[in-house]
Parts: sequence; C-alpha cells; structure tokens
Amino acid sequence: MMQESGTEATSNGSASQNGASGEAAARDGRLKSNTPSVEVSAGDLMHLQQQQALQVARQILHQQQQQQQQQQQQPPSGVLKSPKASEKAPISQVDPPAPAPHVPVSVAMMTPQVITPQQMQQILQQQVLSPQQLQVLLQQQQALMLQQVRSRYHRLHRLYVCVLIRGFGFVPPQQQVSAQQLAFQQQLLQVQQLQHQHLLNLQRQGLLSIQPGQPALPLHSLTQGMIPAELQQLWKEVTGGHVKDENHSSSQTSLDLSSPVPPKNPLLNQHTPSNGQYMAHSLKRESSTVDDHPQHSHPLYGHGVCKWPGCEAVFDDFQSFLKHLNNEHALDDRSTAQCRVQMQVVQQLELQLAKDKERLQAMMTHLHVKSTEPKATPQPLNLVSNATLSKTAPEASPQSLPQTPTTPTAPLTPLTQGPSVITPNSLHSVGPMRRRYSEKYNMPISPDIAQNKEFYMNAEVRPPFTYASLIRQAILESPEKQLTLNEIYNWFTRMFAYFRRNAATWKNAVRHNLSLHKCFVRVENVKGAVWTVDEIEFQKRRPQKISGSPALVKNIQTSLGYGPALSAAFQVRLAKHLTLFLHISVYPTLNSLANAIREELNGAMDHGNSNGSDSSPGRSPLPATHHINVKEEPLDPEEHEGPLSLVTTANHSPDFDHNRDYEDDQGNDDMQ
DNA sequence: TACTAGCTAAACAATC
DNA sequence: CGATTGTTTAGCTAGT
Repeated sequence: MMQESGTEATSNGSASQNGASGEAAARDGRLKSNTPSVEVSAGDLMHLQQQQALQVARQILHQQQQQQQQQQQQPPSGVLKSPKASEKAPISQVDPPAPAPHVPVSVAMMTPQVITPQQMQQILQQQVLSPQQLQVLLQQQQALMLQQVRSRYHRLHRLYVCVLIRGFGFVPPQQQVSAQQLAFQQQLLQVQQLQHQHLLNLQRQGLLSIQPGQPALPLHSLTQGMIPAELQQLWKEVTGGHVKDENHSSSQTSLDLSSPVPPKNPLLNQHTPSNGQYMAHSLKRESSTVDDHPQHSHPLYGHGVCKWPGCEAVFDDFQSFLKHLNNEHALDDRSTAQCRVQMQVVQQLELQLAKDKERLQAMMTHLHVKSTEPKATPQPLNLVSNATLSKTAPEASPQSLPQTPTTPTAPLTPLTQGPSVITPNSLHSVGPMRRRYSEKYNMPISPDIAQNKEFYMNAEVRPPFTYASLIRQAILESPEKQLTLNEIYNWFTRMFAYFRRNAATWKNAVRHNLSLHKCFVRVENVKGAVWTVDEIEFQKRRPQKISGSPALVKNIQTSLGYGPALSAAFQVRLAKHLTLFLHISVYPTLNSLANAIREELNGAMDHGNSNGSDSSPGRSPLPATHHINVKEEPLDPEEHEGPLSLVTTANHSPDFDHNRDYEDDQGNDDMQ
C-alpha cells in the first residue's frame, strides 16, 4: 500500500534553487565587482587615465625643469617659481596649518586622455609656453573652472586641464590671450559636454548620487591609483604652488580630490590637529541634512562604534573616535582599498535599487492604470478570494487582510512559512476554492505553477486551481504520465506548502475528485493502481464554462477592456503577485516574484499567440479503460496537449459548445 | 430561482 | 487489525 511513500521528499529544494542561484549570481557579481580591475570598466578606464595623467604630468614637469634649468638666469617676474622639492614634501595631509599648498584640483586636472605624452613633449620642446604663461593660464583656467564647473569631480578637472594645455599647445605664444581663451572656450564647451556625458554615465552607474542642495561630491575613484602627495607635488611644480583662489574655494575639496575615500568620510584626509573642528565642518558641509550635531555624530561613528568597514572599534567618546579615525583609517593603501570595495558595494546596491525602483514604478503604474478602470478591479481581484473565503472570511480576515484595500483576500498568507504567522486556524479558514480562476478563465495552470513554483512551495497559499486541475497537473508532470495516489499526495505536498496541512481534508478531496471526474482514469498496474489523465475528457469539461456562458466571456472582455479572457485571468494573477510583492516586505525571492510578474507580462501575449502548450506533453496517454463513451473526436489533438491555452479555448469554444451536454454530467448523474 | 461546479465531510467497502 | 485506497453521498457556497 505504502509502496510509493519513498517517492516523496527528495526535491523540495529544487524550486528554491532558482531564487537562490539568482541571489548567488548577484552576490558573485558583487564580489567580482569588488576587484576593481574586473568589473567596473569605468573604474579601470579612470585608473588608466590617471596613470597616464601622472605620466604626462611628470613629463611636463620634467620638461619644464629642463627648460627652467636652461633659462635659469632669468626667473620670471611676478610669478613665483615652483617650490623646491623640500617645500613640496609636506603636503596637505601632513601640513595642517598651511591650507595653501592644497592644490588637489590641479592634481586631478592632469588629464592625459586628450594629450598624449608625445604631444606634450612636442609642445614643451617647442617651448610654446613658458612656465609663466602656463601659470597665468592655469589661473585663468581655474577661475573659469570655478565659474563654470562648480562640481568637483576629478574628471572634470582633469578635462579642464587637458583643455587648457591643449589650447595652449595650438596657440603660438605670441598670440594674445583672448585668442587663447577663445580656443579654450571651444574646448570648454566640448569638455562640458564630455563632463555632462560622463556624469550621466556615472549617475547611471550609481557611482554618483548628486543631491540638489548639496555640493557635488568628489568622485574619488577618479584618483584611484594616484598618490596624493605625488600628485600634489607635481601640481605644485607645475603651478608654482599659487592657486590660492582655488585653494580657498575648495580647500576641503582638495582633500577629497586626492583621496579615493568615499564622500561619507570627510575625515580621511583631515590630518589637521584632529580637534574635530575641521572634520565637523567638512562633515556638516557634506551631509548637512544628516548631521545636526557635528561634534558628536559622524557617518562612521555610531553607538560608540567605528563603522569603518571591518573595524568596529569601540570608543567611549567622539574625540577618541576621531583620533582613531585619523590614525587607523588614514589615507593609505588599505583604507583606499577598503573605500574602493565600499564604493563597489554601494554601486552595486544602487544599481540594484535603481532597477528595482524602476520595476516597482512600472508595476505601480500598471496597477494604477488598471485600478482606474471601472470594473476591472473588483472582480478579478476578488475572484478567487470571494469564493475561497466565503465560508470563513471572518476568521481569515485578520490573517490575510492586513493589507491594502486592493489586496486579494484569499491566497494571501504571509510568505514566511513560520508558524508564528500562519496559524492552523488561519489556514483552515482558507476555505473551499470554488471557481478557481484557472478553471473559470481557462488559464493554463502549469505556467503559473512553474513560474510561481517557489512561491507556492514556500508560502502557504492555496493555489487557485481546482483539485482536478492540480491532480491532472501532477499526473502530467510525471515521466510516465501516471501516478499512484500516494504520489499524487506527494506532489501536492511537495509543490504547495498549503497542502502540508490538513492532509485529511485535501486528501479526501483528491480521492473524491479522482473518483468523481471521468478525466481521471485508474489503471491497474503490476504494482497496484495508478491514475492517469484522460486529456480529452479533461479538455471537454473545462471549456464548457466559458464557452457555454457567453455572458461571462463578454463580461470579462468588457470589464477589463482587454478583450481576451486572458486578461482577466492574467490580471488576477498579476494582482496576486503584485499584492504579494507590495505588501510582504520580507520575502527572500522578491526578485523572482517580480520576474514572474514580468515574465507573465511578457508571456501573456505569447500565450495569446501560441496555443500555450507548455509543459504538459500529456496526450491521452491512457487506454481509457472504462471510457468507452469517449466518442467525440478531439478537435485537434495538438490543441489538446497540455493545459488549455486561452486561444485554444477561444478558438474552439464553439466546438466545445456542441460538446456541452457531455457525459460528464451524465456520469455524475449515474454516480449520483 | 434553478442549475451547476467545486469543495468539504463522511460513510463505506476493498485492499494492502 | 489498522491504514490506505477508492467510491459514493450529502450538504454547502458561489456563479450562471
């Protein structure tokens, strides 16, 4: 008797693998992205550019030094010479009292992407520019920069410098500054376009989140791979260390620019006497909305713990935290690497968030459009639930109706299978599933089951299908297209969490259906008896409802404005999914749900055009032992494979009409 | 209102 | 003998 009991079990995990694998894939992606060289091509590009920039800057510097050595006798008047190496050494990070030397913008300005080293060399060899001219123009350039581009993205600055230098390069030194500026303006326009484009790209990539009222945060990744001290030294050498206006306007910026640290951490480069003032100021500037108490709050400090990734050091007071921050998380390779990792993480999260937001928006829009249609909402949404909860709605409501008014009442049970949420009472309250929509609108159930497999397996939601449909599905899914009763039981419990309870009830119903419906044929086997599906019988009985009641079809079509019955059924399903999606906050596979919705959206039309023969190749596999009364020829054997598609139904409804008074009723009468 | 479909419950018999 | 399987009936509800 229990010979088949062993078949149960094995594969409850199969369904959840989709979601799991998806998440794993996502995680993999994220992990991969943590290695800057692999995933973020933009970052790689920037890195390369930075390296190039460095090279170019060095080249320029070298050339200039050579020139200066050659022309040492006549130092330029009015313009300061480049600082000596010894003066360059103490850079901003270790030189708190002197903000002037911070010239970080310039560092970032060393963009190599337009001017090749060869070009630069050529320019310098031709001595197109004297250091003094260079200095003047740099200052002009910086002024323009301040005017036109307040954002402090490195890329912008680099591009500006690029333009500057290039403009120089093609203008003879004799020419007047206005001509140079003209050329520069042209370049500027070009660069601005590039900047805009680039910023858009970055925003799209989630690298940047520019808030309206906030100064744009530096894109630290642009300086990845650059050593701030070196860069600033180079800049000093190039500019002579005189870019005061820039220094003033962007003294904080400067630090940012030379640091790959995320904006959230304004302290990284603040090697000021760590009294917190500067940091607090910077912090307040950068996150003013968050920080009302700059002295004691910090994005990296919370509940007495350093929130630097992987740190979690505990501090009694804010000052010690600041000290710790300056000491332990100073600008070094480790911190930089951690910041990069964090950036990648954030980027991935933002990407994901953006995608999901977009998806949600589309769904909301879709729902809103639907709900505004007069008759669409009430019927399909409650189609299942009304019937289902008819008996025990008062019981069920507290469990299944904490949602919004649009929530379908029935199949909604919390997705977590925990007993804390689902009580036996509530489950029991989910009453008979009369007029499951799959029956009513001839929805093929296998796509639904397939797409929502994970959902049904994990959520104790009553599947909106009749027992007959489910039994048929179980049988058709089997390799032999035949199952023992116990195997059918197992399929139910395996596929639907709902059927893991109240076994006596639904098993009785299964048996009842097997016996009652002619479409289920019992075949004696060596091992005992197995049940098969007489597909023809099954197909015959189902379309009666919809084809036999044109009013229903009409109602569906008119009420939904969609035309085909597909829309009604689909909307029910969609509503179900969406409701779940929207109201159940913690569900491990939201993505899969959303994907299911999307796939349904996409697939709906496919079903409308194909005959929807999906996963059930089952074609009357049976010898039909006692079905001598199956005399009507199948309309089209192909059309009867698998679950009914709506098109099939629609196309053949007249045919089914003349099958209306089929023996099913007679058979029932016989039995009764 | 009558009819039908579907569900639940239950009684009962046959089989393992 | 108990559990399982299979059949049948009854009653109910919702939809037509």
